Amino acid sequence: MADVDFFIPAQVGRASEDVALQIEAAIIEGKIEPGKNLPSERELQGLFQTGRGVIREALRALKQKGLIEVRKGAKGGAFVKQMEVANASESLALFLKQNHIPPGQVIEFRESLDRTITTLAIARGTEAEKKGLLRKALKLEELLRQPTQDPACISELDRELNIDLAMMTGNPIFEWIMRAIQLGFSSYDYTLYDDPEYRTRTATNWTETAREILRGEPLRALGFSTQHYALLQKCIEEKNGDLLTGNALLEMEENREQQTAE
Amino acid sequence: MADVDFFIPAQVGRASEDVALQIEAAIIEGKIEPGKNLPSERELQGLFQTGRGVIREALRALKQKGLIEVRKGAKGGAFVKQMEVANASESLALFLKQNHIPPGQVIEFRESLDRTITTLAIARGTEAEKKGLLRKALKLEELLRQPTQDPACISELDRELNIDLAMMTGNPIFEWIMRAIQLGFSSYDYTLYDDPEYRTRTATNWTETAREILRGEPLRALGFSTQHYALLQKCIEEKNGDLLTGNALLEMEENREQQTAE
DNA sequence: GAACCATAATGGTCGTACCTTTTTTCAAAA
DNA sequence: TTTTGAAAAAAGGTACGACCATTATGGTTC
Repeated sequence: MADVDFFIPAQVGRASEDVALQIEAAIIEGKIEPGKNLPSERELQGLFQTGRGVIREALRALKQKGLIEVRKGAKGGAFVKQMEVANASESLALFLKQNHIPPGQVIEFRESLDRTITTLAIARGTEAEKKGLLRKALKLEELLRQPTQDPACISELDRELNIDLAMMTGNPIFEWIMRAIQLGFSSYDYTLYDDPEYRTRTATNWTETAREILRGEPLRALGFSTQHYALLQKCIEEKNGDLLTGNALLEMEENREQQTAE
Repeated sequence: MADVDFFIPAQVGRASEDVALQIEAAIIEGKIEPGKNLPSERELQGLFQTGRGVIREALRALKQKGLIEVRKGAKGGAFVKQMEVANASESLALFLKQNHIPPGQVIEFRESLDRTITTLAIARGTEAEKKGLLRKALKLEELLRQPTQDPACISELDRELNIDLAMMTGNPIFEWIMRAIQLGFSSYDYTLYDDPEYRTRTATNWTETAREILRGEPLRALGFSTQHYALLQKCIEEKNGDLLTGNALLEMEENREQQTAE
């Protein structure tokens, strides 16, 4: 167990938040390393001079945040977890769901992100990485030619391609964001891969993109990427036809004019 | 209070998670509308056939997720909240914080993000929003001319400008990520604002950018934005001079050649 | 009508007892 | 000596009951 001596008694009225903040700060600042565990609930109770319920509530909040993992039994306790991007994704997904964010906006974001990533990947990716990307793209096409098509496997490969590309930027932030968006978006796009046309065109687009990346042609690569997203956008619109019909577009335009006139 | 009759007693062993899941499901499915409140803790205790501590732990987790808000006193209780983007950002920010990233990479990401956001903001922001942006930028310059400069206040205004710009894209995902980045890496910025040159040039860059946005000149706006980030990059490099000296650059280049040769 | 106080509703805290799960220990059996 | 298995210990999970703090409401008094 980690030796701790930097916790101070909590104020009443919001004790559990106080406790949670102190522990969180300790974790963020690295005073407790990932893998180590906090003192037991009963010990923390003593350290914070408070009831055990307060401690438990605080730990629950931290667990929810993904900062700790709680195991029971002897040698159990609260273990500091190396945070995974999945937590952030879950939170994003929840937000997207509750606020009814249309898929089109998610796609828009993905496209913009992808353009930057592609450019950087061309500039910084090693020859080996670029070849690997092309190989994986070809494998995707290969998979699609087979009679038994497993949609889960295909979409997984698509995801991997995106991640690989993001990693080639050499900047982990792109990878994380890509992961977060994919996880958050996954609730939407399962159905997409049911469409055979979408599947095949996605694959060919990937190989074309990978080829241009290998050749070091940013503009051509971006062109294929753009095509891909345009297709994605179109498929989504067809699925829920309520979006962006001609009339809706005109209405939006009128609203804009009104706003501008103010 | 919302009438509920769809909660079933919780299983032991992980009762609080069970409870949290049931309540979360009820909220997501819209069985309880935003603004309404859940039954009181003591009533839920009865509905779920469990102890009050279990209920409280479950509510803590939901509160942490941003799904509910808890008010005390008479007519208090757990109120269903419309989830805000800020909440989702916090989660990503936490992740970014735990994985410390060199400032240069953060800046690179921010710059790429900013370019997209600026382009979209010009296309979609209303006239009023654009004027508001310019006003706020001018206010920032104004603040800097005063003798008593409050760094906290200034960096806060800078943050607001970034958020405002992100909101003008009309796509909440940009706002999500902008907030997350700012929360996650705010620690870097604080020290930057100590440098008077950086402060003033940041402000003038903002007004120039805002002006070009208002005039609808994407390329010119992006130009100022680029300048800003170049300055930022330079300041950071000066602070920790270990980055990108001439020799380091040459070394990197040699490494690249080695890798490519493999 | 305004200020004030009593009351009730509700979340927040504390303490204790007991249950369940997991690890460790240690002694009996093979 | 090794294996096995029961008991003990450590830790989280649950239940209950009491009390505190905060807030809204309604009645009382001036």
